[in-house]
Parts: sequence; C-alpha cells; structure tokens
Amino acid sequence: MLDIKLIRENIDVVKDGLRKRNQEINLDELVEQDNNRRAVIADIEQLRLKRNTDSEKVGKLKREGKEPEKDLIDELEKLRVQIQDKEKILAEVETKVEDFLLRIPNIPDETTPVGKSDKDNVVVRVVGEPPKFNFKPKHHWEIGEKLGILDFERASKISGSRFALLKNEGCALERAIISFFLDTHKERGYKEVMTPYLVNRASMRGTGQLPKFEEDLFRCPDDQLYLIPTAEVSVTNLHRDEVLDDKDLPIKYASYSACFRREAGSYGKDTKGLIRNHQFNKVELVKFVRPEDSAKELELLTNDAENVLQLLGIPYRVMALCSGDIGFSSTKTYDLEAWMSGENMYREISSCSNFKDFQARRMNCKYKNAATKKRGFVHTLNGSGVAVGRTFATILENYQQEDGSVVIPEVLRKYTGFDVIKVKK
RNA sequence: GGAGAGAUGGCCGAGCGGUUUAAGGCGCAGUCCUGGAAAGACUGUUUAUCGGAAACGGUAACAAGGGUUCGAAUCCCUUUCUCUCCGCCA
Repeated sequence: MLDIKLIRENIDVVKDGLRKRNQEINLDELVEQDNNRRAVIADIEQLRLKRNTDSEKVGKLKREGKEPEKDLIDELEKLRVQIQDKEKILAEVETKVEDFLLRIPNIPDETTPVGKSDKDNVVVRVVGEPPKFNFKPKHHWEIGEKLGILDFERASKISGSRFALLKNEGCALERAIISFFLDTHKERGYKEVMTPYLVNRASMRGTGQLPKFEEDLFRCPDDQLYLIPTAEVSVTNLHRDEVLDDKDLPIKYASYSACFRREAGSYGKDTKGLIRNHQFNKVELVKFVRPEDSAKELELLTNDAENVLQLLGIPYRVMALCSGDIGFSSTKTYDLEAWMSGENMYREISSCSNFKDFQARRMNCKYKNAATKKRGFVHTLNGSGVAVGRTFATILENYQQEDGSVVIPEVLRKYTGFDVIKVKK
C-alpha cells in the first residue's frame, strides 16, 4: 500500500511511477475521496468535543446530587444522533479510500528498467555454460517417466491436470533438494521456519495478494482460509502488527513450503511437466531490513539464491525485470532463469524482490529506530531460494545421460544416498 | 461438537457506568545523591490521526465489531483468540 500522504504531496511522482507500469489509475479521484474523508473527520471531532464537555457537566451535576436541565439533555441527545450519522458516513468513506489504496500497485524503483513487457527485461549477468550433448536432450517429463520417478498420468487421475506425482528415487531427490537448500541458506544466516499453508484474509492482504488477486488463489470459503501461493505470505506475516527491535535487523528467514496456485489465465501454457503446477514445493527467503539497507539487501538476497544454483552446477542468468513486468507489490525484481537443456532455453526458477515499505504498511510492521527513537515501517524483501520442482526438472534435463539415466549433482549425494538414477531393466 | 473461564499500557496487575488524566508494581530513561557503583529520592516513560514552525492542543484506541446511555475499560449482543473439562477423531 502506498502512503496516502505521499500521494497527496507528490502526486506527480506517483503518477509517473504508475505510468511506467502501464497502469491507468485516477489518483485525482482518490485525493478527492480523501479530502472528503478528512472533512468528515473534522466534523465528527468537533461534535465529539462538544459532547464530551457537556457530558462532563452532566456528570458533575449528578455527582453533586443535582438534576441537569432538560435543554442540556435534549441537546446531547441530538448530538448523539448527529455523531452516529456522521460515523456511518465516515465508515463508508474510509472503506472506499482504503479499498482504493489497496488496489494501487507499488511504484518502481529508479533503477528498475522502464519497459512494457517481459521482452524489455534486461540481462544482468550470465553464469555457467549450458552443457553440451552428443545426443538430443529430452524434456524432464520424458526422462522422469522413463525412470519411474514421475507419474503425471496418475497424478491427473487423483487430482487433475497440473499436478505431479513423485515416486521412488524422485521422492528422495525432491527431499534432498529441499534439505540442501535449507542447510545452505542456514549457513548464510537465515533462520528456518515452517509455517501454516492455510492463512486468513488479513495475511493475504498483508503481502498484496488480496483484494486484487482473489481468483489466483485456492480458497476454503467455509473457513475463510486461503492456500498460500508461496511461503512469502505466511513468513512475511509473521511480523504483522509488530514493532521490531532495531538491533534485531536484518531478520532473515528461510522456509520450505508447498505452494498452491490456480494458474487462472495460463490455460495451455506449460501444461506438461513440473514447470507450472497447481501444487509445488519451494524454499523461500524472506528479509525484514532497515529502509536504508534494502537496496543492498536485494543484491545479497539474489546472491544467496544464485549460490544454490552455482553449487548445483546449474547454468543460469540474472534478469532485471522491467517496470511493466514486475509484480504488483514490488519496486524492483531480479529473476533467476535456469538453463533447461530439454527445452533449450532459460526458465524462471527464482524471483527476488524489494517491496520497500509497501507490504510493511499493509501489515503494520514497524521497527523502532535506535538512533532517532522514532518508529518507521521496515522494508521487506523475498526471493525463491529456489523453486524445488523446477530445480528437479533442470537437474533431470542438464544431468541426463544418453542411456536415460540421470547423474545426481555432487552436493546432493549426501542427501540422496545415491549418485545416479538408473533406468530400470 | 458440548460446558465453563478469560483477553486491560513494554511486562505483571487493579478498576466493573461519570474526579481514569487507566491505580499500584516491575522494567526503561533522565536528574540528585556517590570517589565510582548499588541502594535511595525525584521526574519522565503508548500509539494513530488532525491543527500548529514549535510549544502545545483536539479526537480516537482497555482483543475485534455492533448496541444501550447525555456519558462505556465497566452493561448487552456477535465474532476471534487463549485456557480448563467432557465428547469424537488421529
């Protein structure tokens, strides 16, 4: 959520930021609504002031054993009704302004490249070389089914399309990837948390999924709960409505979770394999930092995500997303794209973003500045560290052998207990 | 699912229609005292928002929302959460 004061005082800056996102939002209408809100508040406060002083008079008289005059009581009765009416109006106006604010995206950072679509994203660096094959590399779903570690047919029998079923060494490999990610991030100062997968509306609003992206979420309406699309939601909301201690910052969390996405609007895209499933595993990195540190912390967070790809020997590139392609809550995002030999292209495997105070304001998450003794909103960041199913897929595609077997990357072997997945005879 | 108890400031805890400006304590900060410290004394110590250059002042907040009342932390209703007991289930 943007600060209404920022919008009032620097409306051109905000308009400019939204223009870079190709967003048409009538901010003048919002300011008009907010003016109205302020006028109603001023009215109510005047009325309450009068009520408070006159009621005090009544109380004083009663304590002295005297009866207050009827005129005074009548006047107060009238005030009560007036205040009640105005309060109803205020509630409506406030809801209107808040709902408006909750649907405005964050404004892009100055360093975010300006552009319209993913075609305008900028390659920041390319790390590692795609492996060379003297045969035609297969897609991961072909490899996995042949090895008996992936079974999409039965997954769709059980649940439908866009679900995966892991079997045999596939299960061990998935668990190995998760453990490897968590252990590696913990060595770099992240604290591990395991959080609920079902969260309430307030949490979804806090990180920005609601109210605008309801149709992207799996819902349990009977219980007013939502399945998390990423651990970002539950981990970031750990500190909703809290005031953090300056000396504890930055706070860094690593969290494994299953993630659930309806993928509404992506019909026909990536229908095969592990790339775009309704349910998938992910290790997420989340940071709470001082505002002055967030730019630097985004670079470090991205490096931490890159680190696991480097250790796995997966070639990747870092993309700076352009203003038209960054997410609703983000000011700046780096995507890590892993090389997929079967598809002969780079695919997103991590997305690292700096939200600045956008989520913190929605969540009311503050910190007390030790030097100034003032409270302010923290900055939040997060990034995948990294997507587990997609890592599984890149390993199959990049480490496949001509005979159909898959070699396990060195760093995973102590977790899997085997160093190759062989084709069953 | 049933029955009951509860939710008050950073923390503990009183208050159960109007001098609450939320007692008292702990903690924290400052001043005095001291060679230094402890102890002691005194002073201060929430947040949001509006007005104001500031000092300061208004308004709101005692889990959340609604109601009763001239006036609600206090009475009534609903919801959420915590705890205890019973039942059911793993």
